[in-house]
Amino acid sequence: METSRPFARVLEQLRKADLRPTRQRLALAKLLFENGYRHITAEALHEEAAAADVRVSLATVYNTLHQFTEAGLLREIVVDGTRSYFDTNTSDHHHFFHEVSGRLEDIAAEQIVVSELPPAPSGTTVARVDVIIRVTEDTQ
Amino acid sequence: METSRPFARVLEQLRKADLRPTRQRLALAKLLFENGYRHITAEALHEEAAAADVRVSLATVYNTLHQFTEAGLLREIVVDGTRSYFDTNTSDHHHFFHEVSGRLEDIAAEQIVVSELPPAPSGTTVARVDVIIRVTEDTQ
DNA sequence: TGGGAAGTTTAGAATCATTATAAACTTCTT
DNA sequence: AAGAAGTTTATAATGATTCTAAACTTCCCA
Ligand SMILES: [Mn+2]
Ligand SMILES: [Mn+2]
Ligand SMILES: [Zn+2]
Ligand SMILES: [Zn+2]
Repeated sequence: METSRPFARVLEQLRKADLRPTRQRLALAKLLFENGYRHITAEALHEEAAAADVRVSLATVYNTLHQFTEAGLLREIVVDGTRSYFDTNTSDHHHFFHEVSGRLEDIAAEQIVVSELPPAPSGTTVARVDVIIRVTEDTQ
Repeated sequence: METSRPFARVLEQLRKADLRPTRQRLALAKLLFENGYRHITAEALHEEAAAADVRVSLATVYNTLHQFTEAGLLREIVVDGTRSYFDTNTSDHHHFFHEVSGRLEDIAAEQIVVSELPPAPSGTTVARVDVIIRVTEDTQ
């Protein structure tokens, strides 16, 4: 159902965004999009690349994540203050944030109904609505 | 309607939290709570203190903001990645985040109706629900 | 098809918000 | 008044992220 589709999409989006399909970008795209949705930090992706014998500098990981975000392939999520997460799921949805582990978990858009929203302050346009449900692991 | 109330509250909360009412804490509390609700960064509060001839180190500003947060006098808000905001309004409410200026604007709880929420993942408890509406200034 | 322009990667340095350290100072208690 | 406990502070350290500028690749077309 989602076999080699992501890759064609990546190539197309790269072309659209005027980004050359370099070895590094393609390898990172593979890691990012090959296996379902993920919420990953730059550092974690860099380590994953190393583990997969993909040689990429951390600077390139940052550059690529930001370029992919700008190209609409990723979405950046800030919940933690200490690090930025990149979400491979760019469709409309929300998140649980596990404050202890630092893990993000998707909440499908349909699962949260925000039935009333104030109008954007005049002179502004809504760029995005983020709902973050912060949860803590129960002790006991 | 809210004249010298905040101060009594601060003193009481400090006592409750076993925090001594030092010159620095009281001066910062004054700056924070004396004039309506605010969303302020550590750096900004430090500068404000300097401008008001209150001598406090930046380390103390950070310590105090965190202690006040723990004591329930403040709430920390992370939206930006580059800095943490502290909100003097600890009641249930939400925010517009002006992405260009970095300004936070309150949205009263009643103005957003989240009529459906998924259950917290098993073994976890909801600590807080944050709704952040990111807006950008219109060009034109 | 060769060569240069433009784009990309990278090691390493720089930035910058925040946190840690540990010594000097205050406050509290008796 | 005096010691214990808590607090402040200058300063150093941390750590994620960004910058720099040189080396490397990819594109494009003469
Ligand atoms: Mn970023
Ligand atoms: Mn903090
Ligand atoms: Zn997600
Ligand atoms: Zn607020």
